[in-house]
Amino acid sequence: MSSTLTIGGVAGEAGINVETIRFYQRLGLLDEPAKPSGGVRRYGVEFVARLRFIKRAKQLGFSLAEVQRLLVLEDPQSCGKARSLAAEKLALVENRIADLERMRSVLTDLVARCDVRRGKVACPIIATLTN
Amino acid sequence: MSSTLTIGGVAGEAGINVETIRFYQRLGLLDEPAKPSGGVRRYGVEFVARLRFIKRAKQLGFSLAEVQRLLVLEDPQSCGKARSLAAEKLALVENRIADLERMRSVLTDLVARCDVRRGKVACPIIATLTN
DNA sequence: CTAAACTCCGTAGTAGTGTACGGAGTCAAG
DNA sequence: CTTGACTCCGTACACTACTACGGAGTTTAG
Repeated sequence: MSSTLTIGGVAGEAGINVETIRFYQRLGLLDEPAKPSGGVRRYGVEFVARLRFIKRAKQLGFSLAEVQRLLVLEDPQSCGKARSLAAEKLALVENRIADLERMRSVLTDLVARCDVRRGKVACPIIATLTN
Repeated sequence: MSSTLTIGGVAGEAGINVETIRFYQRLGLLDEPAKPSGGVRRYGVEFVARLRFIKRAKQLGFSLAEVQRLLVLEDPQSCGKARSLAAEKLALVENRIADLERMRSVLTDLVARCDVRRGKVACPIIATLTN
């Protein structure tokens, strides 16, 4: 792995703030390459990939703590462990989908009723939230 | 409106922490009844209703800032605004569901492939994440 | 009337997720 | 070899949504 990028390069590639990368390093989500004494750390492309992974996972609503657990899957000795973590995350994702679908149905309903109420009583959204 | 409840009574009725009510009051989400000099504030049942409103809105994914905007819309003329807030939130929820469904399919696939690989190469989950 | 429980109010702390700042060192182009 | 951009590192600040604490005043059950 040719480690050629500086932290700024990595940040640019991944579309993530330099400070955020340092923050993730402090959290232990990312490791820091050794620093050549009196020099600047260099990063390889796999680092960028990892950042993109974190970014995607976050967009899906995983907390940084959950992302950290996902990243443990990279440990090459533990396929079984990886499998069960993946399964666990899958269950989590499915729960989240179910939650969001409930929310969706309530919101859809609210909006629809709002569209039909014409000339009647108070706003059904407000009414629903109030009752 | 018979204002008979103390803050603790309201909290109990609504299932919300007293400190949280004070917090909401500081945010301006709820108003504080006048304090009879040298006495204790009293709250009416409409206060409980309002707290329930906040609670539901939060369950639908509205932030406190958004809830505040919703609360201003008690005026029946502003149903349109409430509708568009709800519609906006709905769109957000739907995007999120789509994202999670993509994630679900990836995870399902990973777990399935992990179950079949037996005796072959490296763990497919690790391989996929490291790509 | 007393003692426990509760209210009031300000302040402070927590967890999560970053972002900003400042001084010193380092790199890369001209 | 200078200059400007970037890195390093620690610390501080920001924002959301609470939660806790402490001391003084108030209410209420017995």
